[in-house]
Formats: sequence, structure tokens, C-alpha cells
Amino acid sequence: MDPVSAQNRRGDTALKILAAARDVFSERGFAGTTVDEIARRAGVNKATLYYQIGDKQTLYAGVILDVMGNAAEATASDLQDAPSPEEKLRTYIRNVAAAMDRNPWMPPIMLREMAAGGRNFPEAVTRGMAQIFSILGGIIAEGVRQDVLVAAPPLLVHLMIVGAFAFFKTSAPLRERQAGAGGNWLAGEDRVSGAVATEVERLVLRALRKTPGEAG
Amino acid sequence: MDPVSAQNRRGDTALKILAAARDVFSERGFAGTTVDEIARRAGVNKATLYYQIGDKQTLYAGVILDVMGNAAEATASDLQDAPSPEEKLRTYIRNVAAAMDRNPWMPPIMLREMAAGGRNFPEAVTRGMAQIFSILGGIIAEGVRQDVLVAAPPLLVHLMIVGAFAFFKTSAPLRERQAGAGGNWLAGEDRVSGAVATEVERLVLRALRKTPGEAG
DNA sequence: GATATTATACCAACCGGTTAGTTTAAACTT
DNA sequence: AAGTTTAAACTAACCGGTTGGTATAATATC
Repeated sequence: MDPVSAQNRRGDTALKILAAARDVFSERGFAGTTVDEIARRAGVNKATLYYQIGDKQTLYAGVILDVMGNAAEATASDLQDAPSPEEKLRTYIRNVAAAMDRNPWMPPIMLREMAAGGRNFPEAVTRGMAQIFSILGGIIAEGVRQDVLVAAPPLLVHLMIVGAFAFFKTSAPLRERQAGAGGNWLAGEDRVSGAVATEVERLVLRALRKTPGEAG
Repeated sequence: MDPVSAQNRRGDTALKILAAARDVFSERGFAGTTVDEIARRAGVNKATLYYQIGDKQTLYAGVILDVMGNAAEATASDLQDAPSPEEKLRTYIRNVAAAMDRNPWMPPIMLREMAAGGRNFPEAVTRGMAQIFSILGGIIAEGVRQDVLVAAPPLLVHLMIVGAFAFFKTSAPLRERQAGAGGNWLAGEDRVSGAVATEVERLVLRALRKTPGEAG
């Protein structure tokens, strides 16, 4: 085989392992995952896994960074294209939704890591979170200056948005199970970009938009 | 010892075990928890644990039911005392917040179970959830009829509320860690009843309240 | 150009420690 | 006497990590 293909094949193995690890960790969490299962799904011997990447902890750290590391950039993208604070807020929400649809491993991993107090988040991830709040805070502040939004703590606004999306995504099996038993469980919906994001947009904008005649 | 005390002490052992299990499971999740650790924390021999309750799975089911089983009643309490749909909504939100403060095991266990797709929830728990949405749906519908609220899917509204509270509670260590690095992380806050609930109330009511002159 | 050497990638089998769960015999309680 | 608890040992299975070794191809040596 020529050098280029050889090069490709080398990288492929590590990527296959990381992809399998991402799958299994997001399904079962760190403690519930066995290294053997990851190796099995990657179609690779366990020793190869250790040769290519390292121990379980290292593998997990790689997955966390891969899954949670781009949150800030994803959330901030297209933001400056939006003309008004309202439009920026809409874009922000749509970006969060799109990130979760594009990256379905994020919600379960995020939920489990939050359950653990976020103690396993590498510094790059927490820095990204801080950036996100800072961006949202900027949007709200700009809206307040322009007299179109009311003040609100960005942390809570963000938690409401992310909480709704993350819970919605992970509740898909639950909603499916309950679909027959009455109530509008929005069964069959697994994406949040679309109807769900539109509704969250509407609610958040109603919450933050300054109504005409409202005191400054 | 008299019969009553005897009765008490017998029940006490099982309760001690369940309390320890609740602690450990909520800290480490199902897979991350060892039965020996539960027995150790309960101050009880492992054989006693198996004698009193049963295997790890049974123990976990008991904890889930204990921690998540009263959500519906807790959320619905005091609701009929509220005069208006707006007040009912406020009570609803305050009750969710109070339930999480009173029951600090709920957020981590809920997050982890949602991460697992809610597949371990006993039927009583999912029934309770359905009841909650039905209650919230009733409040909103009443508000719409009285022309004071706008329509919104109760599922999403609930997920926003619960998501914000649950994330806020579990993020306490993270917020503590980030407190020095700038940004308003609301560090030092571990309760959601109070300032956090008040803010969420405000946001949700802004989102759902029909503004004067708004089309029906 | 044939032969050794090295580097890289991979694997089957194994090892040591952990964990869920059981058993037994004795003690304590009512 | 019946029910409850304990200490301690034990097992079978599991799991993270390692070892010893193979295959391949590129590089160096003669």
C-alpha cells in the first residue's frame, strides 16, 4: 500500500476507537462502560486501543473534549450576522439546538457530567461555557441598551434553553413509551432544530422582549 | 425494649440502608456504586443489606421510587389555593424549586436517568410525570380561556423550568470553581427556592402572560 | 540486490484486583 | 422460639490493564 493510504489507515484506527468510545460512553456513562465493549465496537483488539490512545480515563477525556469542546464556537457562529439583539437571541437558540442535533452524544454526556457536578470537565470546556454566558450576556446587555430587551441573568436563561433541549432529546424513548397513554408527549420528535427550537425561541423572546410602554 | 421501639428499630435498618443507597447512588450513579460502599455508609453488614432489601437492582429501584415518586403530589400541592392561573403557575414553579431543595438527591438522579433515556423509571414515576404535564396543561388552558395566558406546549414549559433548576443545582461545584474567573456565576447559591425561583417565575410568566392588546 | 534492523500496528491470552452475591456459624432481641 | 444482625470467608464473573509475540513495511548494511 502506498504511503498516503498507510497514513490514512493509521489515523483511521484511532478515529474508529474514539468514535466507538463516544458511542458507548454516551450510552452507558463512564462507570457503565467497559473498555472491552469499546474495543469490540471499534473492531479492534483491546491492546490496540491501549496502544493507540491510552487508558480508559484518557479515552474518556478525549471524548469529552470532542463532544463538549466546540460548544462556544458553535453557539457563537453566525451571531454577528444578525442585525438586532432579538435576531441574535434567535440565532443563539437555533445554534444550541443545531449543535445538539448535529452532535447527539452531547445531551447524555452533558447530563451525566452535570450530575457529577461537572468535575470531569477539562478546563477548555469550562472556559467555553464561560464564553457562552459572556456572549449571551452581551446580547442581553445590547438589547437593554437599545431598549428592546429586559435584563435577565444569562446563566439562568442559558440553563432554561439548554435544559429544555437536552431533556427533550434524551426523553425521546420515554416520550415514545408514553405516546399511547394520552397527553401531548410530542412523540416521534427526536430533533430539536425545527418545531421545538421555534417554540423555545418564541417563549424566550416573549420572556426577554421589552413590551411597548414597559418601564425601562 | 417495647414492641413499638422494636418495630421502629426493625424499620430503621431498612431505612438506614435506603438512605445510604440514596446518597451513594445520587453521588456516583448505578454503575459507579458498590454495594459494599452502601453497606459501609449504612453502618450495616452486607448480608443484612441483602437480608433486608435484596440485590443492587432492587435497592436502586427503591431509591428511584423514593426520590422521584412524589414529584406529582409535590408539584400539585397548594395549587388549588391559588386564585388565578398566573398565581397557579407561580405556585407550580415554586413547588418544583422547593421539591429540589427538599430532595437534593433528585437532580443528579434525574439527570442520570434522563441520560439513560428514562428507561429505568418505574411506571409510577412516568405516570407522575404525565400527571404533572396534565396539571400544567390545565393551568395554561385555564389561562387561555380567561384570556390571561397564551398557549404553549406544557412539556416544553416544564422542561425549561426543571432543566434550569436541575442544572443550577448540580452546577454548584462548577460555579464555585469558576467564581474567580469573572462573569456572574451566582456562586455560593445552592438553593433554588428564593432568588433563582423568583427569576425563573418572572421569565416564565413574561413568556406566558398575554400582554394587554395582544391578539387572542 | 540480498540481508539485517527498526518502527509501527496489531492481537490472543493472560493477570491481578474488584464486585455482586452467598453461605455459615454465632450472637443478640423480643 | 422466631426474627434480626454480624463477622468472615468464599465464589464466580467481570474488568482494567499488561505481556509476549506476530505481521508488515521502510531503512540501513553488506
